[in-house]
Amino acid sequence: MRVTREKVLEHRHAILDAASQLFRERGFSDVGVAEIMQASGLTHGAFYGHFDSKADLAHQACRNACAEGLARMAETGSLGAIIERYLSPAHRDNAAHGCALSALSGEVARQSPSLQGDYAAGLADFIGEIERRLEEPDPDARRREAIGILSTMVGALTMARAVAGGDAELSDEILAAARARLGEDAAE
Amino acid sequence: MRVTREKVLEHRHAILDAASQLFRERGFSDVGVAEIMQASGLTHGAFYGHFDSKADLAHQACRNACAEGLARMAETGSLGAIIERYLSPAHRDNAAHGCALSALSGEVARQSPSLQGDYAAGLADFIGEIERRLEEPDPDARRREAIGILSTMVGALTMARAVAGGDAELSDEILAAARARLGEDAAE
DNA sequence: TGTACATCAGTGAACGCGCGTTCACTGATGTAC
DNA sequence: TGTACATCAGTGAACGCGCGTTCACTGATGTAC
Repeated sequence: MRVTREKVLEHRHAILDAASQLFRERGFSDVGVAEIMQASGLTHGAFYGHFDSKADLAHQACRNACAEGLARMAETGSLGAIIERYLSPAHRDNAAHGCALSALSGEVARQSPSLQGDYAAGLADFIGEIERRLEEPDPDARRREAIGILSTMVGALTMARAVAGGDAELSDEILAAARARLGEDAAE
Repeated sequence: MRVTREKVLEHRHAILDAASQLFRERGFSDVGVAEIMQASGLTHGAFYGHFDSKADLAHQACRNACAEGLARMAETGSLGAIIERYLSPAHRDNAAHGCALSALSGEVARQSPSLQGDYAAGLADFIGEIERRLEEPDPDARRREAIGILSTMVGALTMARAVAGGDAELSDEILAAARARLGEDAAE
């Protein structure tokens, strides 16, 4: 059943959004094409009219999720506010709508170079966004500081998520410790 | 063909070691039982004589890999030396024999609670090992500092691995920036 | 504007494939005498 | 110590299942007149 051109675009966006969320929540290899299509309100057969392959979708979903996270970060004011939100229990418990850098980090290393390139570009944008909020005058030192801050944010969130089901107290403690540590940077 | 009791133990260790390495290198879901058994020099059918299921193996391999990493850390002297090795390109490029906390972090969140418990225990041990090397007198502040340092280590290594195939220069830069940032803590 | 037809997005059955897991069988090991 | 037999670790074919992907078909859309 043919649909309007408008609907085609809507469907494409629905697939991309569903994939972007499911991939962040459960990873590339644990989410199937059929499940993504069902979440999009379509049947699996329609998938290949929109994307070349699952890898192609992963590639585009990664870009999508990175851009979304960057926009959210850009509209948040201070570095302190960014850190507080990033390292909140709410963000830990909602990977589907959270930062792609953390959610996909582990798996990206095993994906195609083009996807790794997208991830790297997204990561560079994040670094830039943090840098812009630092007062360190030396550009090299400022960039190093931004990378260090992002490393702490991603590491803490990833570990907090990993132990959330096994030791909830430790999970909260990791977030709190990282917030405390980064408070110094944010208060510059 | 029955084998000696000694051989049985050898085989069990071979499976556990192969799994521990392959899981760290490629993750739980991208490595199959057949591949692990082949790497162990056995056929897939023998697997269930040693382990209840793939999940059971994952659980034990995680413990194994965590303990191995902890031992390596314990025998390394200063915090500075630990950090230098952890954030080296060599460690980034050899996940199979590297730290399980980084290699498995992304996937652990989606595994069984018992595996998450093991991971949490391993993580707690790592935190303790770092804490022991800090000079901060206040116990709470010392623990927070240790968690912050570990977060930075894990985050930087994970991101460096994620972009290694897409932007090698950025990958090196991330490791260098994290080393520089943690140098202050290590020089305490 | 209305009609006739070509286009093509979506459907759902089917494909080959590799997965985790099971099982009848083999033959060397361990044990009882 | 030597023999006879029970045990059981490992083998490899087979299982059902879900995966990514393909394709003949459907029927509403878009277009040409």
